[in-house]
Amino acid sequence: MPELPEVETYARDLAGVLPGRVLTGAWTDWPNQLPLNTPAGLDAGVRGQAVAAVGRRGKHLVVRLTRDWLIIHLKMSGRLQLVPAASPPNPHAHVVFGLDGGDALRFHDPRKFGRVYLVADPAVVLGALGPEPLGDALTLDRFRSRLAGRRGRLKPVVLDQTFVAGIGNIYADEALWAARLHPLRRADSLDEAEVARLYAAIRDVLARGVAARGTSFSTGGYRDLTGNLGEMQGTLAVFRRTGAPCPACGTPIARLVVAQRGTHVCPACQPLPLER
DNA sequence: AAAGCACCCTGTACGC
DNA sequence: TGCGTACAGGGTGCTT
Repeated sequence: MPELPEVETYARDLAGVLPGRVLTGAWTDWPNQLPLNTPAGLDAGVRGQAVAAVGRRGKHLVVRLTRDWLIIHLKMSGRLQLVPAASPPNPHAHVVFGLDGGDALRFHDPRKFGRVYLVADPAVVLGALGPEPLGDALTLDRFRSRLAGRRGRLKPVVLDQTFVAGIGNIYADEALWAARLHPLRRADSLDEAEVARLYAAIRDVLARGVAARGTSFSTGGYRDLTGNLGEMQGTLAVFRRTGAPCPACGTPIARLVVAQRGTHVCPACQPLPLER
């Protein structure tokens, strides 16, 4: 579930409390969530290492330890929870890190799609990611040149983590609506103004998501470290608003499937011109 | 290159 | 209430 804004919220909150803390070990009951480590290797590997810094790259939470890097991807149903070690057990916490001082960092993930990596070189996990959409390095010029080489449909390109890192299904739909671009447009069919609109819309939507501390749907969805909801769901224009009026023109929002993902558009604001 | 599909897993919402 | 079905905020790997 978590996309860039949700992971950024975890990273900022953890950056305020984890640096300097020492990991006392790691426990897991689902080794498939550790593609590069054994449970015993993770436990022994983290033990005694202090947290040097906490950040984010794309949708990955990146924890720099004294010697290694702890990288977590929450995929569809992952959440992080910082709790006292004596808290009641959580049956969906499949990886748990102990912290000196008695707290635990829990990786709660009912669907078990999420992944935890302990690596000496973060590029092993992060090396293929595209640029950060909110970073200074992604200028309009660079965005335009990256887009120019793509012949596929717009939405799959926007979701491609090697194109730009961190955009997921919610923010893709919201950005395409804000840019007034249909998700099935060919990526190389955009004119100058449309490219500029998409660039600005991606950055604006993600920045608003971060400011809102993420998007939380009713049950089972994203919660922050201490269980609080994000605020972005109240201002979504199209995502999961099928049939509801477009905030810009009142036309009912339509749902279609693009690249096997539910996709939401305003049929009036995001027309699909004839192509090919 | 790009698109389609199976797969990794479980929980929730909704129609009947 | 119970049951069946669709759907889910992600990503990889394989085949056309």
